[in-house]
Amino acid sequence: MSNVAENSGTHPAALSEAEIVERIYDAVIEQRLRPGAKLSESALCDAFGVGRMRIRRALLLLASRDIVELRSNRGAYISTPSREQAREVFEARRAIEPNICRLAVQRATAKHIAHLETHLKDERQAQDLGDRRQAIRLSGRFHVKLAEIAVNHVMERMVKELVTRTSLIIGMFGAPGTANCHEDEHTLLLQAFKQKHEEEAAQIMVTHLDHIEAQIDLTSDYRESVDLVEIFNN
Amino acid sequence: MSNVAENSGTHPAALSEAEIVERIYDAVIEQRLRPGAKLSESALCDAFGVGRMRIRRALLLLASRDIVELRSNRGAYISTPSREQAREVFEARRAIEPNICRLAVQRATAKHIAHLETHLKDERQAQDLGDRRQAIRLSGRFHVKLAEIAVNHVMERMVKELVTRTSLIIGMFGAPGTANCHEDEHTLLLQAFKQKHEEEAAQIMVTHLDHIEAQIDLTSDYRESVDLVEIFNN
DNA sequence: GTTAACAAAATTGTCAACAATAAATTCATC
DNA sequence: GATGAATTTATTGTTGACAATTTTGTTAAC
Repeated sequence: MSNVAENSGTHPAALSEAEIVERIYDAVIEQRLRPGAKLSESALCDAFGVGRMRIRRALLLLASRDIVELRSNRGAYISTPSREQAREVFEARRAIEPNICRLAVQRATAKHIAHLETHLKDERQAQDLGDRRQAIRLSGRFHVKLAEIAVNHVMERMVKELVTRTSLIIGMFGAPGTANCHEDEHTLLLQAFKQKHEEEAAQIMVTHLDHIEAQIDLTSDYRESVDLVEIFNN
Repeated sequence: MSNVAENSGTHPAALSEAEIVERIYDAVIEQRLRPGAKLSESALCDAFGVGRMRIRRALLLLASRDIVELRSNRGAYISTPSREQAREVFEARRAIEPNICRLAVQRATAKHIAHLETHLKDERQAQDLGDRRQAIRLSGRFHVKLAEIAVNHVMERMVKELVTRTSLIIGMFGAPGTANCHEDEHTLLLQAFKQKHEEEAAQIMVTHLDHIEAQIDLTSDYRESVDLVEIFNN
């Protein structure tokens, strides 16, 4: 009984659609849900133990964030981003995240710094232990945490969406073992935070994002045969 | 029979939730819907001629963008942004829109420039004619069009959301007559576009956003007494 | 053996009735 | 006459059944 208050006597404490969305976000980030995966309503109902309506609302929210694609009368599928969309996502990240860095450096207290330090330690540990899922999730969370420190909920939501979509992009175009982030660059960022160097932090972030994008630019198409039509029709 | 294809023979061509969302966005931007306004489901059903389910989905999408606030068992209300949220919105705009400017300048064709020129002419005309709604809508659309020229759908969505929320912020904290934008600054921007000066365009945008924010910072609380509880409860 | 039409199954989309919660009105009491 | 409790009304939240569409599987014809 660590995670959720399961059905252990009293009410199962039905998950809200926001929580379901969050859970699917996580699954996508950890690449347990890959591009093209079908999300059937009944399966999700069983998985989360909620009614169909709740699921449909969650899927609508995910679709409005381009994490899920809703095909009329055919169901919901995890999005399969195109190269064009990948470009757009990285452009957006380069526009937003350096600025988040600047704000975060301004507003980071000693407590925040210590928190980031712990986070990085966990990241390294997961990496060393070969716990790929945990490593991926933590490296994604790092970017979101910067937005938290910047105290900007709008941007936090945006980063969450962009980080999740990046995971899909890597799933589509990255080599199978590709990590989402180089954790040493996160370490560099933390150093800039400690010294309160706004511009340096922003610059490191740009480089960091460039590296992630380069990783997927070079290696071509590693996606599985999900969209057979698109693959064989040209 | 100017506005909607009313039930005049064949199918009324039921609006999708995306279209309903768009219509409410527009109404908010034009300040026909003001902060705190109640959006009752039955009223919306009548207004758009669709079933309750469609409306509920549209409201959920609007709530996920912080345009609407869903109070449990009490209904949907147009959001009443706080000063804190206003700060976050402007921070986000300053982070994103200058970068959109840079990309848009890079990618603007002669056609795009001509299109912006026409748009600005319409803006000025609406201003001169005293057509406030049209003026507000067009000045908001201008910012979205830059994202269109930059060819980035993610950022376009973000700007659309942020522009709409800005209208709410002005409705809350701006003096009654306050315009959303100084259209002369839009003109300045267009000049930078013509000369393909990326950095200058970006800089003008920053100044432009600063001006809009300054307008709401100085003038304090002009909001109507919608949330009586909040006003008298402390 | 292959293709086309047809039938069956499964899944999604929609609607309408019902339950639950909050607001408004009425009534009784102080 | 004013305050507080109880009832009524209205609005939202949820569930279930039904309709529409797509997909799968089968059969028949070429």
